[in-house]
Amino acid sequence: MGKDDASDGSAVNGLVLPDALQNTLVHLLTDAAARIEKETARDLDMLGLSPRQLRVLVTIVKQGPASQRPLGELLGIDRTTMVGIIDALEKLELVERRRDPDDRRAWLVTPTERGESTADWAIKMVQSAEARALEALTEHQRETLRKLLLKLSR
Amino acid sequence: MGKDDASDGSAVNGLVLPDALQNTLVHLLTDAAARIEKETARDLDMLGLSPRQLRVLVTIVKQGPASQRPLGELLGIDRTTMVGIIDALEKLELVERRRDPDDRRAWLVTPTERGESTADWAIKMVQSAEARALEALTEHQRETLRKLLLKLSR
DNA sequence: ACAGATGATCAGCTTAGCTGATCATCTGTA
DNA sequence: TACAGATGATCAGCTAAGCTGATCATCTGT
Repeated sequence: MGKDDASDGSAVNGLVLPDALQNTLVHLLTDAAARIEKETARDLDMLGLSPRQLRVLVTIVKQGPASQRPLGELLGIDRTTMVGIIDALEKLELVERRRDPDDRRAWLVTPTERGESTADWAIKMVQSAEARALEALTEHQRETLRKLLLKLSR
Repeated sequence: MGKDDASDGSAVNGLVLPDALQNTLVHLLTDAAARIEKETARDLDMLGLSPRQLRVLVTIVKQGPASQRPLGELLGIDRTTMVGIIDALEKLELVERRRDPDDRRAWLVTPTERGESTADWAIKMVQSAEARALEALTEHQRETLRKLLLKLSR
């Protein structure tokens, strides 16, 4: 293989992504993630949810009601940003703000029934989007990929 | 193992990322990418470069001078955004705008000597940041990871 | 009982990126 | 050769996302 040559795919006007970029782990990782996100974009759009909003919804569906600040800390979302996210989820009737009986400053963000079924649906949707994005790999390779990434994240 | 239980690490206020999020490929991929980017952040900051600006610089250093629009198309950067990126690189004396002798509308964005050495330095910097971020894996596992991701990106 | 911490919210700032307009120049067609 | 339409670069101004700092209510420890 040549150094930085134009052997493959995405050439624009004779320009090609140099190996020094194309072969970085960062690039490969973000590129793969972007592919998967693209697969889920249409469905999320249909739900009227951003990936972030979905993450919040799934978390309270799976972990139970929580107040906004710990939720934000867990998911890396600023406290002030969280306000708008919960507003949006509430408007879609996926969650409700209930007063925390033990702390009257706090809200317990609680999933509605619709919120629960939406979360379950979305989880399956994401899984099948991932499966589509990973078609190039065998089942065994997918497992390997997952294991390696999991090992990294500890 | 329990369903979505609090067996491991990053618990915040009793809350844990549910498996349904933590085990998605998207999450693992973006998380790994974020780790690496964090490793490079300080150095990039010292250079006064954003990841994006560095990508532009590396591309013209490795691929030779190019005009802004094709460069943008290659890297997924809007034509109007590219103006500011080149402005910034020019101010740092890493690139120069030279008139394209064959098309007097266009600039040939050309690396300076400092631009070339900066790009080379940055490439090594990114590689060592990646190495650090991948310490948890053996050399063989890193190669496997890279191969799997490369296969995905075709 | 009170000082200081904490949860939620809001106004307003910053930033990244984009749309649409403008000007210069190029290219294909007649 | 002339001219219509395409293309490169740039700018002003818009939008959306996220954050800072302030405010208010409430909690907690002493």
